[in-house]
Amino acid sequence: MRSKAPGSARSSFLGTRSSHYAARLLPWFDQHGRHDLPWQHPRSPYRVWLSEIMLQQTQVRVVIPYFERFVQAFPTLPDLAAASADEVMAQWAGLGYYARARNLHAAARRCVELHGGDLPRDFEALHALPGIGRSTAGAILSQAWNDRAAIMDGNVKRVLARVHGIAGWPGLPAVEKQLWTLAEQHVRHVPEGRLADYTQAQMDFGATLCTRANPACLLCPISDDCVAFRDGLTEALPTPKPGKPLPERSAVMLMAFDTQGRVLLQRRPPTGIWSGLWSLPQAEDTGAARAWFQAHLAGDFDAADELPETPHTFTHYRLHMLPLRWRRLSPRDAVGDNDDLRWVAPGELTTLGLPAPIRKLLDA
DNA sequence: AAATCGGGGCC
DNA sequence: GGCCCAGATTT
Repeated sequence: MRSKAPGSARSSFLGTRSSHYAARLLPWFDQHGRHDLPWQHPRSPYRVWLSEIMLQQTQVRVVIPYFERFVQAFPTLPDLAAASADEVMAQWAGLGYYARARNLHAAARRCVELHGGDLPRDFEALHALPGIGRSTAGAILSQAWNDRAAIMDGNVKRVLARVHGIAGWPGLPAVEKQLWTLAEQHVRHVPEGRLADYTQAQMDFGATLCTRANPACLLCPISDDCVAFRDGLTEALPTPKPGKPLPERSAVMLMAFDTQGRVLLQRRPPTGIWSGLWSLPQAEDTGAARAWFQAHLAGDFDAADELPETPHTFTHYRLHMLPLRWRRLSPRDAVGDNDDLRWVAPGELTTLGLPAPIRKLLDA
């Protein structure tokens, strides 16, 4: 709980949180942010736009040399519009995501056509240009003109999810909507004239301090207002994408004991799961289990005890083991111990290195 | 091998 | 507006 200066105005929880977000981020940015990026000097709508497009899905370090060469080749938006598609692609070659370059070029031509050769200073008009979505439009407005507009890139999503303790995968529309609402609230509290810095501050903060792995919470200017930090959820937020459900497989495990209480084990094939280890004989289904039983054992398959189904999760699938148990069996005459099949006494099990889930089945 | 990421496209 | 994809990098 922060102390409040005597006589200071009471503010709502949200108001407190919102004003503090920008009010703490900006001093941090002044001291630790990036102030020497090529598109900041000189700062122009065209250069800001170009940098934002290049920075989509591409790191600053990679973008810088491409940006320098690109603005040298096409110093102004009309220069870009006048260039051929081949000339543009030649400058873009190596940056990847070439649809960005095609959209950039098309947007430049549309700006010449519709906006007198300039980027429009209007959210809807910007948003209507190819390659400019809601976030990029906000980034351009705030950085080029210090207009009050929010952004929402991967950094901002992560920071807001942590600061506000927003659970749920940010790819979910409902979660993203929530994050946008928070971003729009925060941006209202940014001092006039500092919107460009605020936008850059969020990106720098997410990229250098509030990183996905190992965030530097001890250096963080807002950790004492951060829900994730308070609750120890920094590593858990933002909620990762839900993994696809594991494929489900099942197998019948044959637990055959002989008259001396030894169990019949089979060596696993040299490839696949548990390769080379000793394990219970295993069949895909009851039919295959019956066939295997009749080929290798003397006795009544249908006299088996059905033990409880036991699940085991591997990295890439879940196996439901259906154990069938027989006692006092003997092998068919032709089947004795060999390299791949042997009767094993209980005391011997520890030395064999059984897979842990098989060990559990036998212990149960 | 799987997650990530802004925008576009589709309904 | 919700949902999914393309394309390339990162972990």
